[in-house]
Amino acid sequence: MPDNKSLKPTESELEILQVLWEKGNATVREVHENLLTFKDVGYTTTLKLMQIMNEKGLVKRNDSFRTHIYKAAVNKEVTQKYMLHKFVSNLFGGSSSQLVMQALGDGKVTEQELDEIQLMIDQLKKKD
Amino acid sequence: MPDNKSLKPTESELEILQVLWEKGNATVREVHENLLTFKDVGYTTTLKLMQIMNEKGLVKRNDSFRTHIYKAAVNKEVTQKYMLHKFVSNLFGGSSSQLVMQALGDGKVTEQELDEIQLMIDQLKKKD
DNA sequence: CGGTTCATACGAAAAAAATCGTAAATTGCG
DNA sequence: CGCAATTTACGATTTTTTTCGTATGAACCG
Repeated sequence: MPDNKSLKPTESELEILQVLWEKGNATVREVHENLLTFKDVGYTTTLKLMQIMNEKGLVKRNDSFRTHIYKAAVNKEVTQKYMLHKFVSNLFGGSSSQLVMQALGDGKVTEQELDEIQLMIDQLKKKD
Repeated sequence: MPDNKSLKPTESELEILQVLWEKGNATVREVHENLLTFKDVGYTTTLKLMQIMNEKGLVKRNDSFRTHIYKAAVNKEVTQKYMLHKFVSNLFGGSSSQLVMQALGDGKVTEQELDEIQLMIDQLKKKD
């Protein structure tokens, strides 16, 4: 039971979490540079956001050094699962398979990925 | 090209859209009763929301009668696809297959649904 | 008719999220 | 040292979203 109860990152917070999940550790500037690649936002905005996230417990920071080092305090898979659940009930009336069908129909899934998915399906079927 | 350009329903708006997608047509009261089954909110709140959605073009209404009749003005699948795309990039770094794997892992998918999904995968594979 | 109920309109407030300016502190450097 | 650059803290503002109170009028009922 590594994780928490009442997380609910906002959209901006999720963007930051994604960077942290990828990098592991990062400074505000690193995160900010990353955000800049796809959105337009000021440095202090990112800073403030990360400070708030720290208060909320979404991230942890090491402030031994002048330049603080941040990392995610919430588990990636757990968060994804949680958000996914909300998303599915919000948009697909709770039907995960509907969502899966939609997602697959996107045409953005490679052959190899399809194989992986199929593998997973096989395993799930065995379980019954 | 039946659908629009810049839709972006909020969370509350999505809840309403879901009801409308399901019912086809509905009055404010009907929608509101439905919302009441899972959240606590005042009638005029729902009304106002639906009025705003009407202005935004998310719903259409027939006000020939005293009690207006609403229906969704945005296509369900199109909206789902749009939101899904945002969701995937926001939470799964753009990888649909990652999302699919997560969703399948939920254990909430029935055997029959798994079959349908597999069928879809087979078809997708043929296409290449 | 007169009163009660039910509907919409409308404005405004409250709550939540996002943005940014400015100040103060530290560091690095010429 | 003294200046420029970088960083955090903090408060305030702006924007977006949600919520609801009140007014107004139609419909219904006895």
